[in-house]
Amino acid sequence: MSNFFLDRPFSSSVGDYVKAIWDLGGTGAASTKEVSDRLLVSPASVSNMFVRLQEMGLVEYERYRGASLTDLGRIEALRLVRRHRLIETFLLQHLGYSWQEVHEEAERLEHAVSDGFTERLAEFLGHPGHDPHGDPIPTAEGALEPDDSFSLSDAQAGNRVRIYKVSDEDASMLDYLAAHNLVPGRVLEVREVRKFDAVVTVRDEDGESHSLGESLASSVFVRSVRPSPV
Amino acid sequence: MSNFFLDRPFSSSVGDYVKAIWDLGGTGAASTKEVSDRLLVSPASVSNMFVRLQEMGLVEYERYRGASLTDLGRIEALRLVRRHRLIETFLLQHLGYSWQEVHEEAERLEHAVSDGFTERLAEFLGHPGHDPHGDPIPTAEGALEPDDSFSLSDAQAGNRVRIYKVSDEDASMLDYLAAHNLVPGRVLEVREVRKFDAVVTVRDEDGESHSLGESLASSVFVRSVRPSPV
DNA sequence: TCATTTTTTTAGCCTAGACTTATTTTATAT
DNA sequence: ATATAAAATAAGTCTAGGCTAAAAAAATGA
Repeated sequence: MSNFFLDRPFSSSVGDYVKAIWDLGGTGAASTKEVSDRLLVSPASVSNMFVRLQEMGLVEYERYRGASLTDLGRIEALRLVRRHRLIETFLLQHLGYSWQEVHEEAERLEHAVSDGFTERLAEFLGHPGHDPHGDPIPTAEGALEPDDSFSLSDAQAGNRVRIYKVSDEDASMLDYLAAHNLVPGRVLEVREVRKFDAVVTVRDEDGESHSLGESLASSVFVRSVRPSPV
Repeated sequence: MSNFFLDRPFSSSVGDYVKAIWDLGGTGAASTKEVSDRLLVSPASVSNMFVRLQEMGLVEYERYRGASLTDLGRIEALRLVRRHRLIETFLLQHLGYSWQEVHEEAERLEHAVSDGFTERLAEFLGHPGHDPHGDPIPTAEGALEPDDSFSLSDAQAGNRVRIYKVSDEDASMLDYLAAHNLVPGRVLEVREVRKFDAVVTVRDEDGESHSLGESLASSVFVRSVRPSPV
């Protein structure tokens, strides 16, 4: 006699947990500690929430063994990721936000907007496939482009690669990379990947050389440029 | 030794109460019942919240006598009203929202955005002075244009008036008025204000006649057009 | 003025989602 | 194999913000 689906939307806390599990969780289950560290809440709070997430059908959870998303949980996570990346795109491209500022604002907004807003915003933005630092935007149906990029630290000298995305972990790195035009889409020639100090030297399309230390190089994700598209 | 001001931002519940008191409260204090009806919460919850709002310095409250905003409360209310009206403007003008949909979305968003977002959005929109249905947008400093408009129901036959705003209480009325181009800025000649059934007949700038029944006429707010701006 | 109705408050309870402290389980390193 | 360290859970507490039911105050109208 009732609301089987279309029930209640999930709270923003629940969303935060689901998203955290999602982007930790490529490999199996997310542990209490990992989620606790990421969300800056106590491990006890995470244990507690894992039980509730399971009751909501969002994760499978076994004590002492961590939680992994169900199909429903994955769908919910991708909905939030879609929102987040579309909102970031809007803030950066149309409101003049810097990399520094954008993450926090998007984090709050993604819990407040409706699906209707999200789709109208996508329309407004021209249905972008990637956000400004290269991360793919899931479709409204929950499909996510597979990501086969690898870090510049793992590239081979002599290869030609195209920047696929730059990590958004550290905003000041993003600013540095943007200032030197090391942005998604750029093609680079890898000149040297030095064993000793992990410095990677590349040459860009304009002939500019860049030497990137370990942390910077590992923030740039690339894909091989296919030999020749004849 | 501490955070005297700049403490914590107010919760969205607190914001809802403050805003409710604000737009009830032209005349003195808002009663428990009025707020309860508007926010769809029990009177007991309102009583309870009035005490807390007073502790936060947002209202003055005396038992059985209602709550009225302090200066701080008024500032907070105007901040939210500014956000709300800017967001509505964006949704209507850039995302293609209809009058029907816009209010609910803006209501949720106004609690999620930062001051920084608000000002960037104002910039994006070209610092509008009024939202699309004519309500004035408070400045970032909290100044609100005085509103000396009156309802078309109270107009005198023979006068020329300019539409200042249309009430946003009923979205379908808004759609009707918009479809007939009875929007803020239009100049009307009042032909007849009928005693018996309160029907108001006007002629617009294009010579079109409109007869508006009581509820429609009382949703249209106008100001006299000064005789001649020589 | 006094009885009745309306409004408001009080008291007690509930839920989500945090927290801390103590205990238990699992993992690690001798 | 066992001692220790790390991680997870259990138990109990807290706050915000709701709720209901009952009591008290104010307003209304005969």
